[in-house]
Amino acid sequence: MFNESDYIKLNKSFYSRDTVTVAKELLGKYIFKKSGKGHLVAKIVETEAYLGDEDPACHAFRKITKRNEPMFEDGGITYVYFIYGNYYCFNVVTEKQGIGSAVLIRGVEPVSGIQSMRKNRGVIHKDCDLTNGPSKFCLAFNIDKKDNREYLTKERIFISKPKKKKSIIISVAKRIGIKEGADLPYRYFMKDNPYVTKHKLNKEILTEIKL
DNA sequence: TATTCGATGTGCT
DNA sequence: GCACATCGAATAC
Repeated sequence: MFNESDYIKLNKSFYSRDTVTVAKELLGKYIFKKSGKGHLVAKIVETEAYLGDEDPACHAFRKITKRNEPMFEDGGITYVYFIYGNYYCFNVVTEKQGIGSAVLIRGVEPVSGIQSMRKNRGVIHKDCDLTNGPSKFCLAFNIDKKDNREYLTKERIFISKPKKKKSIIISVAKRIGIKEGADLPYRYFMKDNPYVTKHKLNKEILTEIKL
């Protein structure tokens, strides 16, 4: 049974660190979204790192614009952007102010409020297709541009860690859906978790890390 | 089971 | 004008 008191909210110092470290350590953490209707909770199982001006796939690779501006803020806020005319992607901003970097949440495992997530998603064939993709997660959690530039240290959207620490195995692979920087090993997911994106790149696991 | 393709609209060149 | 950190239906095998 899910109980919020078994979890501790991550603070700003967690996010204001090296992006690759944050991307790995976000796995196994729990993302909360609170609204009048109730709480949505899910375990993060897949992430991607986007590394500022050294990473050609990163929205903040070239320069600061109106869209990517949140990425340049101090870590601990959200960066939500609109993509392919239909969808949103949710990122957690990392590093210190001035470095345009973030972690994309690619896959989560529903924990609480699952009926609301189903309703938000519409037609679903299988349970594990509910949130195994960055825009599927946004649909299930009703995340859109109103959730851009939100403080993860506040009460509306935040991420917590379980009081009981669990050891996990992380698989490292290439990122999905990009052209530039496609060979960089910046995608991380929990080994053998069914809520990770289904993709042929999952067969090309580069390394495994125990965390 | 694997691969292709259309929908959709915003931001950037 | 075109590319895009996607999804899901349609098509091919």
